[in-house]
Amino acid sequence: MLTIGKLGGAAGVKVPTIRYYEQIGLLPKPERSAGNQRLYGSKALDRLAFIRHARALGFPLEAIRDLLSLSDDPGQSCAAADVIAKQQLAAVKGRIARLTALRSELERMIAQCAQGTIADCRVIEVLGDHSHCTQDHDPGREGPA
Amino acid sequence: MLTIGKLGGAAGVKVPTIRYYEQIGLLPKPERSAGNQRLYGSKALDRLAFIRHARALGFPLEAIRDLLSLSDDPGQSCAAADVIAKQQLAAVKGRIARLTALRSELERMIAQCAQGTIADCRVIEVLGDHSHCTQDHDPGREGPA
DNA sequence: TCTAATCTCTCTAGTACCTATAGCTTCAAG
DNA sequence: CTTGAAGCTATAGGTACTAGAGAGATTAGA
Repeated sequence: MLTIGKLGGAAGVKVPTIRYYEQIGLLPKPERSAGNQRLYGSKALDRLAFIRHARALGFPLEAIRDLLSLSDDPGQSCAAADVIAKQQLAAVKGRIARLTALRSELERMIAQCAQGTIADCRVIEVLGDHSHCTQDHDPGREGPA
Repeated sequence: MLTIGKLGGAAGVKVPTIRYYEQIGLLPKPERSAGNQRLYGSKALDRLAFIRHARALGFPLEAIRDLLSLSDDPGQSCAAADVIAKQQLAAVKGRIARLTALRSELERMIAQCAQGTIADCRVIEVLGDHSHCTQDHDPGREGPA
């Protein structure tokens, strides 16, 4: 049996994150020791590793919740899992496309900077006037850096 | 003078977002009409357009705050703005690299799916076992889809 | 002029996915 | 037996908004 710290170490997930996953119902409530500490078996480790890997591939927690319930049901068709994975792939492709457009716009902007004063700074000017841009690098939220 | 709705329409920013920007001090508090409604001039429109454009290029609000205070000070050196833009470019490049790795991993995973049952589903299996992966598509938070 | 539709106001809470803090208890090693 | 690490709960914070409630303001048309 693993304590939460060992489990986290084995799966590469931080301890508060494990407690968070339990809180939102992604991990089942584990046994407790006499002193009220969580104790995990190897099934919990598998499940957590699955979650971590899916997160590393960018799947949102809700998609992971669905994938987990599919994997709990081995007789079911694979199609649903396939759909989720394809949605994720599409999301990733979309983000790459947007970021690539941003990258070229930023590169253009920076290349034009003559290192003078703000008054004739291209960076500031380009930001202030969208018509300087070649592309419609517009919509869609970008995640944090 | 523009009402908040007109301003939002002109700049392409939603009304609650404008109020939010005011709340966090990114936009100055505007005049009010007799009926307590916000009234904006063209300077506010410029500033809001600047913010929107910088957001579209993925700059975080804190970076935009810095860029705005630079642009309020036209005699200053352009170097600081250049640094901020280069940081943003580096962040964008990093995200593209990570997403590109994710994309190939997802493509590989999906290509292997034989559309059988969950029991032999490659998607589920690959997620459950990182050793199936070629790359270390690991770290770094990804933003929402 | 009245009314109905639209806009605006403030305030609070919720989204995604954790991370950090505070103040406490339990456990393992020396 | 003591000390320090690891565990516990609960709450708040971060990013950049978005949604909703309930009330007041403004405008267009009849």
